[in-house]
Amino acid sequence: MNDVKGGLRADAQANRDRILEVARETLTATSDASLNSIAKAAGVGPGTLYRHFPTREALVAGVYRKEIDALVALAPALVEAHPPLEAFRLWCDRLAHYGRMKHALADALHAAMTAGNLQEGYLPMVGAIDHLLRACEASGDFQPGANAEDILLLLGFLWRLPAGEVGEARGERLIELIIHGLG
Amino acid sequence: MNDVKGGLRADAQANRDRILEVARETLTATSDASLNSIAKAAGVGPGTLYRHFPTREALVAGVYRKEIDALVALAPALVEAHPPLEAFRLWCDRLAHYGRMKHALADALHAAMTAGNLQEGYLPMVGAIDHLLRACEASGDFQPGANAEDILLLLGFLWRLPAGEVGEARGERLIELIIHGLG
DNA sequence: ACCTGAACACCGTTCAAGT
DNA sequence: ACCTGAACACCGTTCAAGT
Repeated sequence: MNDVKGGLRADAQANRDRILEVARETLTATSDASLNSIAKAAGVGPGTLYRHFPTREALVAGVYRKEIDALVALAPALVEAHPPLEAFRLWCDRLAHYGRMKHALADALHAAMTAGNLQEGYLPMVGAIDHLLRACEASGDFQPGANAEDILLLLGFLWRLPAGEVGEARGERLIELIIHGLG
Repeated sequence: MNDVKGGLRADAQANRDRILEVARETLTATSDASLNSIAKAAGVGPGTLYRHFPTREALVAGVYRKEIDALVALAPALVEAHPPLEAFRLWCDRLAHYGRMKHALADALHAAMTAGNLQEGYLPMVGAIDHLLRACEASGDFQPGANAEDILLLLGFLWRLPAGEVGEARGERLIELIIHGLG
């Protein structure tokens, strides 16, 4: 659905790209900007935006696609380059920091979780966490049996941190608490 | 602001009560019901609802007022009646279960937290948790230094549990994990 | 095959006019 | 002192008409 190389006509593809670009800028500034205003800013009719992204979630997911992919790909890389527990910590830090539309992403992920349908971006995310968890279990840092979906749910607090203090002491304190709980 | 015994005229008080009653029913069924529809269902003009509850948050807080108060009052009672760790567990369970408008309440609490202003209901909530934490520290179940605001933030996952499984194994698993992390 | 943009029903919010 | 309800600007969404 987010195929960049899909069979889209050239103009459609251009519109899609422009919409995503404008959406990123706009939603970063004001995470509850209206879809119509994004369409107008992108120079397309509302119907066009709606065709490409039938729902607000779909638009947010589209914007985040690359960052989510990067985050997912990062997990195995970290495990190879660092001791498992260190890898887990680093991944959590990255999760906490990337982007400023965190709230919108959190909602999208939550919707994907509660909807029960395995929406794009969610399953790989769980997979990434699972990868880290198993590494930490193998090294003996975590007790076996932890569920990746559970941990993603728990890590959701990262997006509810007051705006100013992302990555500050508070987030790290709570990540440490979760790690301690897993040990 | 939520004074029931305040200087409200009789008709105003009656309107207020009816609005809260209708809001509870409506929001329990559909947590994103429009304010106008609530006003209409309560038989008042939109302006009247707006006067009593200038914001959606205010309305949600109004509905939850009593339950929040009960939750806050429960903390010391539990500490007196049970061993501290048990009290903490029971309070978390209660937090997870009460009401079905959890999502709306979560948003209101979150708004209160991020706004930084000590909105009604939030501070007492933190106080209740603090009471439990200190008891658990005194008994040696928890290590000292845990921050009540942090723990409320972490417990926020309870409201993002998929609809069906409140109070199910998953919630308890994660509460246990937090407890273990605090130990 | 894709886009435009008017149109629809609705939203939150305000405010003159009533009692 | 409080309420009503019309009004405003806007929202998400649809769909005929265009190219």
